[in-house]
Amino acid sequence: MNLKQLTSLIAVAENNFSISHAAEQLHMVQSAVSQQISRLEEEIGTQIFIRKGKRLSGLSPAGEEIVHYAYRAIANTNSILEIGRDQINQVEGKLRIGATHTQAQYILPPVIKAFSQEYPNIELQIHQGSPKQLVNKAIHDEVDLSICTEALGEHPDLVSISSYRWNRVLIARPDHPILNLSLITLEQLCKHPIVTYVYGFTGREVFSDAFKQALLKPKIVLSAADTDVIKTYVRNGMGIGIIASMAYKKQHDSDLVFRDLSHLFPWETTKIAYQKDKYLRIHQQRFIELFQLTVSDLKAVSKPLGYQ
Amino acid sequence: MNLKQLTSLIAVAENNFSISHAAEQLHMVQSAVSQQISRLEEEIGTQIFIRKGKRLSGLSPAGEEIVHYAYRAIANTNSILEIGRDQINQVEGKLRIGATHTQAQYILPPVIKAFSQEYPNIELQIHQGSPKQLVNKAIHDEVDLSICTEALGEHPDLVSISSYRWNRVLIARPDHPILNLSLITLEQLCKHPIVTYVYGFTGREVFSDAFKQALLKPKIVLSAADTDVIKTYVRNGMGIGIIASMAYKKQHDSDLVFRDLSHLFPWETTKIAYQKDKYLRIHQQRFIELFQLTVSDLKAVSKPLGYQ
DNA sequence: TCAGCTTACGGCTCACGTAACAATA
DNA sequence: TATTGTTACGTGAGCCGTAAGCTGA
Repeated sequence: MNLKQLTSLIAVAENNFSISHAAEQLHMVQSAVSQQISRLEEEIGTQIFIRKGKRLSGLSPAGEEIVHYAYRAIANTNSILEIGRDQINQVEGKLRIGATHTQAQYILPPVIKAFSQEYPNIELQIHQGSPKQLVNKAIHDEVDLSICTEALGEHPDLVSISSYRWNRVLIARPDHPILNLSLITLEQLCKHPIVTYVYGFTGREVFSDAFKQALLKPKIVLSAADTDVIKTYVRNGMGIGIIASMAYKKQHDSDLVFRDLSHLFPWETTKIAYQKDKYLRIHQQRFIELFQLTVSDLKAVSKPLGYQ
Repeated sequence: MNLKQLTSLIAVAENNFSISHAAEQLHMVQSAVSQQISRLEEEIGTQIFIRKGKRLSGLSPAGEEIVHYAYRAIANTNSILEIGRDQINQVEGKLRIGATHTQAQYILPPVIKAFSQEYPNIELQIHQGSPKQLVNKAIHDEVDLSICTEALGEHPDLVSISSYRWNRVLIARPDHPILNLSLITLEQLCKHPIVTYVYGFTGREVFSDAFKQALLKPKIVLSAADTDVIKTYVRNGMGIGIIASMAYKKQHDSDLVFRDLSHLFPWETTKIAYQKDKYLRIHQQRFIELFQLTVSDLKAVSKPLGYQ
């Protein structure tokens, strides 16, 4: 067995079981990839792929497991190369961050600024996606770090670090009647049309569960992955908005009034995660440090946590 | 980079940094291994080994980390091969168990018997060692599974499964005065010479801590790694013995009297552990099952636990 | 008939082994 | 001087690419 066989295997698995596409991605010809797969299957003594005629159509049960170990083997060899790069050159390289829109827009800017001042020659990439996509990106080494609230921390192939806690705030136009209440309750919230996040993003599951447990049904008139979209529709009078506390920015959102809702919903924890077999280069470790330092300044609306 | 370079690296690291010995182990000539290392260091761009003149004398700091990832990469590729073997042949193979003397002598026999009836063609090996050695054997894939009470469960590169709980019993010659007591206390134990386990084995640390916390100092006249040695010296009248409960066997130890001491010491948990990146073949998984089933029959003296 | 995988074959790279050399205890 | 590691070089295995063959949609 050798590493090229494993990278070929992964490429084919990632390209819908198309050897041609995998070959293209690897800058090789079809036949070479085909041979790698054949040799690998011959050595292992089992079919990794399910074939319909000559065409590949999926992974066999054993193949699924094999791909898993192949990913990890490759991750480990990549780690070795990264160690080398860390020794030679401590200031060049790249940093690929996976983040949801909320993180990228409301949390990352000061971190990124501090980081790029410290490492001006490091190429920074922000990859956006849903929490589930971010987990996959981290596992498949499409990003170095993923930052979000959901889905991380559960996957066995990721190391996750708790970063900061947050809860929700209500935003509304200044003339909205709900702002006259001295105490906002879940029942009160149900009386108004609500704009908030879609399922899968920024604590939506926990949000909806809180109503369900109280046997209430909120009127969600619109949901979006993106806090900015929510704000826009609140401004347009579609209803009240319920967003993550860190997404309300006084200087830009002064036309909207906010109210803390942390007495109504469980606290959420945002985490940073990376692949278990991954060696983090010095600047990547430093980014995590800077992130933790920066979010610890958000005390007003959230509590920072230490490493798990 | 390729896998042969990594196996060469590991072989050199495991052979006291001797390229010649590593080459011998790998059935290659010195120069070939030397070249592998050179090429690897060239690609990584760093010295992995510390050299005194031409001779290798140790690992550089980066080298230490590299070796760690190399082990894991190799473990993952081995796992892939094992998956293949599982597919082809479900009844042949081998099973290498690491265990302390106590486990091998008092717990394993019925498990081994059941296992070898089920898989008569599987070669069974029992590797004995201290808990620390067993951890290393598991990490370096010298055994498939390690079974003991100490040291497992802490190491980040091992998966550990809790198996059964046990405590200690006192053994003494029938004429020993301590047997006249209705309740044995730590103070009473301190009045007599004691024979028990050495540090590092079978709960000795926890045993000694119990006395220390009570500000007592037991008279340990002899300590051994091996319950049989302890019994021999108790029989010879050197003192009372304090051993693990599962090591007292009525049929063979009828010349000694035992007393339960579980009111005096914390309970211990024996665990099974294996390397994280290791794929366990079907028969190896089955061995764990058989082990768990067998120890759950030890209820009289211990409580079985589920998977962690 | 086309898209996609496999097989056959030639060329080239690269790794192993032999052997000479260098250096350390 | 014996042991151990490096360097030089020839040979052979193995991998890539070209090209032809095969197979199902």
